[in-house]
Amino acid sequence: MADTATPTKKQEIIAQAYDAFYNGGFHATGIDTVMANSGISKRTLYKYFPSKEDLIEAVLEQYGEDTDALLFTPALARSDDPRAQIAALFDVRREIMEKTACRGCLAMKAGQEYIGKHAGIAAHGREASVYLEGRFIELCEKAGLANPRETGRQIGLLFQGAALTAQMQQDPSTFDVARKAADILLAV
Amino acid sequence: MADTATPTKKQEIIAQAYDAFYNGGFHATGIDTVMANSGISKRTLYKYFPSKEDLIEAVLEQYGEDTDALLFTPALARSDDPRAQIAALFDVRREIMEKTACRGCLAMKAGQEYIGKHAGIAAHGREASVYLEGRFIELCEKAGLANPRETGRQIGLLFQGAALTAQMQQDPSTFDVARKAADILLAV
DNA sequence: CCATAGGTAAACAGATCAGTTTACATTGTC
DNA sequence: GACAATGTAAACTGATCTGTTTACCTATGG
Repeated sequence: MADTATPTKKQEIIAQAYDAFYNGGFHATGIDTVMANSGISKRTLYKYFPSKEDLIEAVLEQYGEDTDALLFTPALARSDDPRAQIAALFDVRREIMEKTACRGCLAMKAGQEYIGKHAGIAAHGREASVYLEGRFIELCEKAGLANPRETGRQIGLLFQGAALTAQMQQDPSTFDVARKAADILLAV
Repeated sequence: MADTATPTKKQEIIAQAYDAFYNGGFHATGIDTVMANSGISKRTLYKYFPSKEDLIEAVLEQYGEDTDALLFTPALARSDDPRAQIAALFDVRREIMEKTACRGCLAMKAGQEYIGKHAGIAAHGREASVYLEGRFIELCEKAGLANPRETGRQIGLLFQGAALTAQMQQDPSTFDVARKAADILLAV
């Protein structure tokens, strides 16, 4: 009846694979590991996803939706002022890291692992990067900046650098440092 | 006689592994691939490096030295002014990308792949991140900035974000965007 | 000329990988 | 109760992985 009430088997598989790949990496995590203690048999998995790469792409699409739901939507809801919304993106990103541990951006991790190997997966990394910049550019436009395209890209670089560095150094305060830099760029 | 004249077999192995891991990733690249068309037998390889992880650590140490020789040394040589040196780091990084193709930071790539799996390798990623920030902080101190520690970290985030984004989007001009942002942060 | 050191080449072991197949259990429907 | 759909469980294939071992080659030095 309801069509989003109970999770589809397909969604269940994606959710399990999501965690497994996030924690273990893509190449390093086998299909067997994805299924371990998850109540999903290999036959069912391959029914929905003909190959590991297909599964990875589905996971990355889910990740994109999650990023909207967990990062952009809550951050933009915190204020109506685009400058404050930009700052909120750094804050929410920090909170996500503090809640869900060390992990960086899954799509870019995938992009790095599959660059030159699997076009579809690598494209997800590129698109995630472009999408993030686009959101910042959009906010810079709303803020009425002189050069929203450049400033938006710059803030995007800060954000991506912060996500990577925070993960490497296991230090969520990195996002605060980045937010202050974004404030300076917005003030010019 | 000379002790750096002819490359040691050990150095030869590292150089071959360096390229193989850079192009293929760590988990995805097998020992067999490292040796393919390289004139190095498996027996010799395992004589010098008892495990793949040992080899990876040696490669990362070499990568650190290369980064000094190919990035920091030439960039710092371009000027005596610390602000200009910071700008030069972005320029040289762009030139490196244009010369040697798409590749991002090997140490952080390794850190991402081995986080929670191999402490020694993961530590190289963390150290590379900290080292980079340290170099920028040092230059910010020389430039007489009010808060060199914070500004140095911020510029480090820009640099790391630019390296990742430039790789993802295959766009070397990303480093120019980052350099302009660094200029703004330095002018405050 | 021979011994030793250091190398290549390649077979091999055991684990694990992606993906297929066979067999069986469960469930809802007619 | 029969049937079809959907699932689990697990054996299996063939490739590939890390790492070991056996056998042979080649240079150098006494």
